[in-house]
Amino acid sequence: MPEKNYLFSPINSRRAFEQVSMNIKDLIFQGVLKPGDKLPSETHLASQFNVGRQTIREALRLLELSGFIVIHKGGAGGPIIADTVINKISDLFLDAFRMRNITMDELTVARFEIEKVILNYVVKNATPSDFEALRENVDIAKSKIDNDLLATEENIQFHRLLAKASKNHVFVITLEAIMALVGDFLSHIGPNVETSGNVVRYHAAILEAIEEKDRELALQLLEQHILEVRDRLNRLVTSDPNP
Amino acid sequence: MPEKNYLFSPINSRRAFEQVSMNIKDLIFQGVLKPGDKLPSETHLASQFNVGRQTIREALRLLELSGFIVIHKGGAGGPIIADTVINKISDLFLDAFRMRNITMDELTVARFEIEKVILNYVVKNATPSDFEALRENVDIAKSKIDNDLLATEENIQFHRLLAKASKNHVFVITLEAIMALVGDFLSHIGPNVETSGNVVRYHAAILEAIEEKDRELALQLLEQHILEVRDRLNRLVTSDPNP
DNA sequence: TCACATTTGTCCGTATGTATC
DNA sequence: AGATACATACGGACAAATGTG
Repeated sequence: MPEKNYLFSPINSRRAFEQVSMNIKDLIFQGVLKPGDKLPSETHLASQFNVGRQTIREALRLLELSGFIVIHKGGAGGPIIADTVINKISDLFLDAFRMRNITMDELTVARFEIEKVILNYVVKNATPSDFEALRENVDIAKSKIDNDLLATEENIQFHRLLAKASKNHVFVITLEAIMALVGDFLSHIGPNVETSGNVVRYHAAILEAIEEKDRELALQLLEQHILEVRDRLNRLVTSDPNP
Repeated sequence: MPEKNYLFSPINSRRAFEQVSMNIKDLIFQGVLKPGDKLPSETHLASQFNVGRQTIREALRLLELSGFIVIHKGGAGGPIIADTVINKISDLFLDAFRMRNITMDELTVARFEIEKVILNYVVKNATPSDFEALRENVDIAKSKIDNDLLATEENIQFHRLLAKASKNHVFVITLEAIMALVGDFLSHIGPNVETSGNVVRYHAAILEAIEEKDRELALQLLEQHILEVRDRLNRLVTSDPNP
């Protein structure tokens, strides 16, 4: 039986799941809910907000895609407060790039310029733990190459770690999206151990230059490195009949 | 015992609404679906994908929040393909600010560095039509100021036009998201005609320097301009009582 | 190892509000 | 103004996943 719970129709034209989502988001902003905290189950949330489970689910979709919660299935599962908004921004950047049909040349130019900027801030702001992470990355990549294994994942991670060491989240987000695209292109090439090892050597040299605060050398090595990657990618693109 | 495997994510754990969302997104990337196109209604989508309406609704929530579709209620309503991903990026940027993951200083630094890079490419790549658009923008802004009107929209548009004139979509998208955020912050300050006019004068000077290919002067003016805006925004943030 | 309870994932039926024709 | 088409929302039901006893 249809029941109207209130005498006056609400001024609020916003949808119910949006209100629920905003409500929970505000609790996070206010610090009432912190990363790691467990939210009630969908059925409990439904009864507490006095809405149906479908409404709760759609609200959770928004929070999940925005990076405010992660959801685990099963017995002790449920929604858990997270703090991955920045990662979701990178995901959306990637979508925007794909939507605009970015060309390989645009991507390389942008990547080159942004990494140059990042490098300057790395020289200024990098902490010992940053160097440690970069060193570990290079070491793992080296050992993989020595065992005739590809180090593609580590090689992309190297640039992410560089961005992190710049201590600027905007750079991190931007480069994360760019490197995702680069990785996407690279996965279409058959990457071989030889070029992968070449990349690792460049990374090792760049790291060394940074540690010695030799900004000019680091920039020069980065330029050579990125241009080599561009040439490889260009050979792929030129064999692609797309306009 | 529970085996936590963080290296590989299970293939079959992808949820149905995610598959539907990805499916539609791919159609957009491939150009099969273009902005303005109308998607079938929820019930039709449900039968075409052979899933329930709830699954379709959650998929639409993802696409909506990502900026790929807008949804209209009522008779001739339904989901319509859109292209507002960039706006959603700046929305998430705002969330990241509220989570205190990104500071105003980081944003200003990133904006400054990226615009400096952009300016170099503008000097190299700008076409006469770019100069025309920039000139028109400044003229409109000037006339507004002369009539004691705010030129906020034009002043933000100026930077978008600059990015466009660099002929690199990656720069365009990145700066677009950042400027949307800057505009959002500026709207919270009481913008007055005086500062707005000051901004217009800077833009006019920058444009003149670019047209005369005076890269150094343009960069110098841009730096002064952005630092002034930063100071205004900083006064907003420091007066914000949030913890 | 084997149930068992909990929770998410999904489907269906139904009702309501709303915008268009 | 009425009919139609659509999103929005509720409730019930069952399957699948997952941790616990």
